[in-house]
Amino acid sequence: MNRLQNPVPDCVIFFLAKAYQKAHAHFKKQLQPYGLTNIQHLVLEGLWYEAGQTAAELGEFLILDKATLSGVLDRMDKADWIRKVADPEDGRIFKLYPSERANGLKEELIALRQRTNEEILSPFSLEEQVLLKRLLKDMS
Amino acid sequence: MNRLQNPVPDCVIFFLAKAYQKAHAHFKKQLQPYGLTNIQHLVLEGLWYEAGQTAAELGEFLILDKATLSGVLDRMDKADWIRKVADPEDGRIFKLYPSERANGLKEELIALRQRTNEEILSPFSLEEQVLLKRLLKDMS
DNA sequence: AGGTATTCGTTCGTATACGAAGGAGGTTGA
DNA sequence: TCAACCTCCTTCGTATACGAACGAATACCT
Repeated sequence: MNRLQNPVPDCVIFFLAKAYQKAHAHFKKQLQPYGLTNIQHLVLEGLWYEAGQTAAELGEFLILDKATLSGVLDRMDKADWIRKVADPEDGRIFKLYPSERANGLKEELIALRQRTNEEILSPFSLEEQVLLKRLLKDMS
Repeated sequence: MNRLQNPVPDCVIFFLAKAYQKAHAHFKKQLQPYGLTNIQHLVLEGLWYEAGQTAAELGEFLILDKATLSGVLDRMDKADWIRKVADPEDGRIFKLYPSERANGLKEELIALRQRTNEEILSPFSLEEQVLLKRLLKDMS
C-alpha cells in the first residue's frame, strides 16, 4: 500500500502531531494506575521543581494557558494532589503546593517519567536522542 | 533565571508537547481566515489524497480516533466542507467527499500548508530539517 | 438458515486546549 | 483620594481527544 507510506506528504506538522500523540498516549498508560493525567503529572513536576508558585507563574513555567490550568488545578485540589493556599498579602493569588500524598509518590513518579522518556527514545542512538531533543527545544 | 533554562529537565515528552503546541498554534492562526480548524484541514487533505474514503478508513489513514472523527465530520458536513454519501451496498457506511467549496480552495490550502511547514522549519538547516522529519516519523 | 461475532458510526463522560469576557483585588498617577 | 488601569483567576463556548458502551448492519460459521 503506497498510501500508508506517504500520508499527507512530508508534513512536519503531521509528523509532530503523531509523534506527540503516540508519546502522550504511552505516558498516559503509565500514569493510569495512579489516577493521574499527563498534565496533572506535569503540574506536580512543576511544583516539585518549585513549590509555592502561583497559578500564573506555573502557567508561564509550563507554558499552559491560564484557562486550561484553572480547571486542572481545581480537579487536582479536589483529588488531593495539590493544596491551594490563599495569599494574605494579595487577595487575587493563591500559592500552590503538592499534597502530602503527592510528595509520598514523588520519587516513584519522577522515576516513572524518566523510564518513560527512555522507552520513547529507545529506538534511537544516543547521538540521535540528543539531536532530537535539541531540535524540539529549538522549535518552541 | 536559571528556572527557564531547565523546565522539567531533559524531558522529551515535554519538548515534544511544546513543539507541537507551538506548531499547532501557528498553523491554527494561518487557517483562521478560512474558518477551518487544524483537524478539519487535515481531513480535507486526506480526502484530496483519496476521495470516497469511509470514516473508518480516513481515521486509520490520519490516525484519528473514530469518536473524535465523528464529531469533526459532522461539523464539516454542516459547514459545507465535505459531503457524507450513504453507501447503497453497506448500510453502516458513508463515503466522504470534499465539497465544491472545499475543492475551490484546494490549491490555496495546500500551498498554505506547504508555506507553514517551511516557516516552522525555517530555523533549521536543510540537513536538520530532513533529520527532524525522519526522527519524528520514526517515533510514531 | 440462524445464531454468533465483527464492523461501523454515534453518543456519553471526562479532560485538555484556548479565545474572550468578567469580576475581584491592586497599583498608579494626577 | 479616586478614577483608570492592570493583574489574577474563573467562567463560557467551542473543538479536539479518547475510552466505553450502544444500536444497526454485515460477515462468518456450522
